[in-house]
Amino acid sequence: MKKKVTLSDVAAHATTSIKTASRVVNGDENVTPEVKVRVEEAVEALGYQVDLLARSLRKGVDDVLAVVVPTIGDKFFATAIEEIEAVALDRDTQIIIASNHLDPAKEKQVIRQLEQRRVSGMIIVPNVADYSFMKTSSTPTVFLDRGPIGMEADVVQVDDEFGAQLATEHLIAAGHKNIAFVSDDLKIKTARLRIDGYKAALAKNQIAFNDKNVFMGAHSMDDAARITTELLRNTPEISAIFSSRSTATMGVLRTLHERNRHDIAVISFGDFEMAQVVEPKISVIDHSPRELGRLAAERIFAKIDGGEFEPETIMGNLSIIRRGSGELSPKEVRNVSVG
Amino acid sequence: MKKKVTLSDVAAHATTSIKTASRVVNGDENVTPEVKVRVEEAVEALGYQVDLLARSLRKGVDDVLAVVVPTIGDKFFATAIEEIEAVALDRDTQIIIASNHLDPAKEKQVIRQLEQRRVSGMIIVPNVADYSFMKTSSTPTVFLDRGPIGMEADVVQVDDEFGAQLATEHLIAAGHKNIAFVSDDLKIKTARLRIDGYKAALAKNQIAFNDKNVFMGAHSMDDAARITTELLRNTPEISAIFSSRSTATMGVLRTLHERNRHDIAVISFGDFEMAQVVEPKISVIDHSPRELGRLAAERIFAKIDGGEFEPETIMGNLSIIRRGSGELSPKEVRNVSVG
DNA sequence: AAATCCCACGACATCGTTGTCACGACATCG
DNA sequence: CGATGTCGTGACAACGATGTCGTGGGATTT
Repeated sequence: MKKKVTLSDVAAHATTSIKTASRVVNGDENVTPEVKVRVEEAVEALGYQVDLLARSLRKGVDDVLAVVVPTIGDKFFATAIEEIEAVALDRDTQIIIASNHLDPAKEKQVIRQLEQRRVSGMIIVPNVADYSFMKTSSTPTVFLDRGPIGMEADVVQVDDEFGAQLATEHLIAAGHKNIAFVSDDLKIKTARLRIDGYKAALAKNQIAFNDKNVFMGAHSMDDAARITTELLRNTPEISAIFSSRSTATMGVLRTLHERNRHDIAVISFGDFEMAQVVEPKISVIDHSPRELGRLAAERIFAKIDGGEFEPETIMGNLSIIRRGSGELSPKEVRNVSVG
Repeated sequence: MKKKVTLSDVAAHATTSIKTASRVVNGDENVTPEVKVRVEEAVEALGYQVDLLARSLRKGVDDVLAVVVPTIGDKFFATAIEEIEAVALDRDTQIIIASNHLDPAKEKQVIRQLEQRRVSGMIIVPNVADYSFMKTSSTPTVFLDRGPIGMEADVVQVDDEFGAQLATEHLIAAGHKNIAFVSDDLKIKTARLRIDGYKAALAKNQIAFNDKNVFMGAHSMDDAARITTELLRNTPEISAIFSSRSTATMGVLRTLHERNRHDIAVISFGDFEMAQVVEPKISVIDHSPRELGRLAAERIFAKIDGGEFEPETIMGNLSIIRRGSGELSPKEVRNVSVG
């Protein structure tokens, strides 16, 4: 275990002062070339590396961006993070990623800890927690995918309600009337907005909303698969499923596939990698995690660089990708599968 | 922008010394209950939060675990990270995730920066870089999924060569002789070991290795899809594909599906979520990212806690999940698809 | 009752860096 | 030629926390 090399060592080796060594290391121009060379040689000889902790303490902030997500195993968040990291890379800023473990208490604790670390900014995908405790926070923050409960803030998201309406209408247009809504948890804002869109589409088409067609709890692919099994058993009149999250969609498809229920139309809020490979191909509401990640990253860096903004909601693009699902009427679908 | 509340403020508010305030905050028992209460009230009243930067500077290490991966978009790594984080959570340790962006220069820089941050440990999925520069590092490190080039170190991985041999023999047993090998980059150790296993299986079955059956460059799903297109065009005699990474497998399947080439058998090194949903179902060599992540996390924390170990290679479990792919002989498969 | 010990507490130094300021040397200006 | 400005440099304090060590008073020991 070698001892730590400090600026003081470098200064001694270069027979100059700590401060001057610091100047050289930080590229200060006001240093005699000769001295500069001596310091650089010393740095090289001793293998000096700046201590980022000390620097950050002195500076008052740590040059690091924190990203808090429910789980990085979800491809959507993982991709958003990739994009955030790409933006951060251009500024040589590292990223701390923390997950809130779907636990409001943990979530609060995690965010507190990041503040204590004096991260220069945070991008947060809020879970169910009440965020009013962050009102007094002095750390620049941008929320991603959905807004926080309990405070005004910058949010980068898509128009969930509109997207959900689009999806539902796509199924209705194909003649479906008994459409299941599958999602994770109505405590999560995104889920609430999407069910609102679903209801709006039904209402617009004079279809009565039926509580029995709503299936919550699809947090993971496995959850969704289980829920779909129940759905098939308990609500046989359903002819189409609107899955409001891509992770859930994969579970839905697994069950439908296992049971050979290719007569059920599916549309997904959120694209996923294998969407083009499964049969029947399914249509999706596409919202790019890359775009959202980029927008959030740009916003947060603008704030870090001192921009003062009013809290604002930034909407990402959203479109429907028609791949065929639900474009047959329920009857036709049934015929196809029976024939 | 509120001013930062420090221990000094707390001490003043509680009319005691900074040091005593520190004791209370850190749960030191040797404090009069009365004083303790006063300090706790002050903490509450002022909303004091420890400054982790200052603490870490003083302590000499930052209580944070760093994880370096090629990309978190890859489900395999994302899942491993999830598990690492779960272990870290039990110790209230946060994790920093950095990706090396598939760039050896960046990778070195990223690792340097993490050292400068005095992270308490690192778990690294090495890319192609030469790691000899880390020999002198004093940060505890464990490598994941594959070992580094240029130094001895702790590695948590699976027996890639054996797994690849298993996969290839599975296809051979079904009668395939012209088996393509699809992977990312032979500079990456995992890829080398897997092609070795592939060759070993061929040799064992007196099948000549053919360079033309090796297809590299499948870094992403899109890459793999493109490569598969070329493969179908240029090497029509191939009847089966061994995809050595699950990300690549998804691309392979996309192309096969688009072209309706259900006559080609596929086996994948690495399971993936939709494996049970695609038709025909494909068999996989399963190695659990969770298991590897857990083993690596446990190892790194043992080292952080002061354990001195000889560099060791820890092998995770590996098994073949037969889902049907390649279990028909090439001729039978052809019949099925034609009929 | 004297000697010893323990304990609560605080002053101070320290971690490694950078901001502030002052100082001396030399250049520039009127 | 004296006054002012610029520049390289270094001493020192500060960021906010904790480790070390000393102090004084009460409890314990003999």
